[in-house]
Amino acid sequence: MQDSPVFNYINSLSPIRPVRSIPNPNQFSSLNFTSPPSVFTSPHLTSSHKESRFFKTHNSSSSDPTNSVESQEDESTSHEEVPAEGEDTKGLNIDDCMREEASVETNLDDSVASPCGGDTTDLSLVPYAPTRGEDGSCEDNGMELQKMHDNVQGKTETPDWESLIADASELLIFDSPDASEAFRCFMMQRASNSEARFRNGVEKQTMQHDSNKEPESANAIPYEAVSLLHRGIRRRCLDFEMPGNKQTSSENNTAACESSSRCVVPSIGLHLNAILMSSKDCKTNVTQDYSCSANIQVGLQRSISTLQDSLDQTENEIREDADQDVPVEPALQELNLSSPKKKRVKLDSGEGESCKRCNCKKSKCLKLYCECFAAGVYCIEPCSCIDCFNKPIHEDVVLATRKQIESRNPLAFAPKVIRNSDSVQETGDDASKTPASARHKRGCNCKKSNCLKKYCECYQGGVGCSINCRCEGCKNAFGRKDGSSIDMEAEQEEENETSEKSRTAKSQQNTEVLMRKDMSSALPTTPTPIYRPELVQLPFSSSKNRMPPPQSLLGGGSSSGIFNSQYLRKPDISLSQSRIEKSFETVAVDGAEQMPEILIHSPIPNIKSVSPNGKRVSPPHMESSSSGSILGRRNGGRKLILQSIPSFPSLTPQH
DNA sequence: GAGTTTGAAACT
DNA sequence: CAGTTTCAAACTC
Repeated sequence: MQDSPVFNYINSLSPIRPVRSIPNPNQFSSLNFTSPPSVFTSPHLTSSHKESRFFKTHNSSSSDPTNSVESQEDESTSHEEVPAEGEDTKGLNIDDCMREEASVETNLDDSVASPCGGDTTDLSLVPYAPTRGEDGSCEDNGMELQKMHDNVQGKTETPDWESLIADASELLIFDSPDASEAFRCFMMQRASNSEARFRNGVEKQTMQHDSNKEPESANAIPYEAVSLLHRGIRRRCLDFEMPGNKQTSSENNTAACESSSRCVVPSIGLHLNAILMSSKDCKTNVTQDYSCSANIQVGLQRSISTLQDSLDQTENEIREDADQDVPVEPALQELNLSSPKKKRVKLDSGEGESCKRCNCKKSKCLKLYCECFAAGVYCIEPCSCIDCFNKPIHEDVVLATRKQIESRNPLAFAPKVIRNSDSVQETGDDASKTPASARHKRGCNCKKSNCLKKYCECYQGGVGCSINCRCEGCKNAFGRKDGSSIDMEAEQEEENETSEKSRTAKSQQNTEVLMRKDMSSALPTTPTPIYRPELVQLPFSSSKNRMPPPQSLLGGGSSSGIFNSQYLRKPDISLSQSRIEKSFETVAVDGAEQMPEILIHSPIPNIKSVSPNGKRVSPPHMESSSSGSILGRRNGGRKLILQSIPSFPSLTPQH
């Protein structure tokens, strides 16, 4: 019967269609209020939800929201319809309000969904997605939604993910003291987006909740309100991702970090620095810096606040250790009396070469030209810089600049000199003399200094040149590029002979230090003592040694290296005593982490020139001991791993 | 302390 | 990626 022409004809005349499209406005509100919760929670349905809210009944008629063409048509249609229905002002107002609200919600939805759920391991990298969504205007929502929908679909795979996220968000928010604030956020959202609702009495309910807490709100507020609340919360969560909201973002990052070692807290070094600087206890000084570097590895995985706590804790621990195991030298004590900055000052003045401050005039201390900035620390009084922006006051600028630079070169803030803990040690062996264990990250490019002056970063860092260096006429006392293994003594002699009369005093000093190191012993003077605590912290490093840094375990990068690099750079320091040296090395390596897991994780120097390890791959003189890379040399990985195990425990206490 | 040299960093 | 410029430390006087 249905196939009969008559039926078809009747069918074609059926008023059903018109009825379907006409009622949109009216249905909108009803649908709006009756939309099933599941729609809101399901990521897949998010889009359809959007459309259902936004395009009203179209959702029912066209079940495939993914069709962009259709969506656009719907959009235009809906726009047309709105004015048509304009007669009913009340309805229109509501409709508009709902529309607006819907758009906001959907945006929020997406904003939340993308960053929080799409890639939880990279929260820090997604902070801007939400902003964009929120800025979307009502008119553009159709397109915007479609886009977002696409994005969401592309990003979201798991059905329950949003709900999970929501749960996580709730936990975050409600567990935090900011719950009320989150709710406020929600209220604001409502206020700005749905005045009509307030008029309708919903306001009353929500207002009640404002003073009350979410549990009640959940009960009293209609689903939509609750939904909004959640969105508001989640949104807040997103907001935390934005710079400035460190606390929560760090929490998020924590989760992210836990799931991915790749999570890098950009500029953590600066943060830490700031923390350290602000640290009430002056004792923190350099020692703390190191503790920091150690902590960072672990601490990165926590919120900044948590990190602060851990720092404090570590600080105390270190202090204790230092007091117990390591006699604090007078100089150190002095330092301890002053703030970290002052400490530095003293070092500078006292040690002369050890920790100089910058003297930037044009870079505003926001470029790597600036030693402070490059080291990841703020400039301090002793600096003679002009128009300095590298100060806590300009934290934002500093961080932004830092990010920028890091984006250009992820290793920019990594320690320039990568030290291989092992190397130095093969005491007795020729290997010990070979400086090859440590290498400059990128290698130098000296043309005139013959790598015999501090102009040369390798020399400055107290390491030999490697194949990665493009230096000319390399005579680096710590190891020549050509691989001519250099006995430091011989080298010294050679140098003396050759003459560089001028070079002298300082370089000799360095050489001497080296020799001393090789000889083993003692060591004194240099400011290094400051780091002793570190030794204490990492006992193994001092005693046995060279444990390969727990890097791999620690994972992530931190700019901890920053701290190290600053000190390591100076030959006198870095070269100082074997013991200290070891600790340094360990630290240094740890610091290297910021960079990279590459360095650390890959036992194989596949890392391009950039990789410090890579450099060492084939230092000529190393051949014997090594199979190539230092890492390889380092016991071929296996040993490395074993050694690293012990190191962890030590770090653990630091947290 | 001023001026020069140097090579990394930044820019083109 | 190479060449050039800018920059600040290292060095010299």
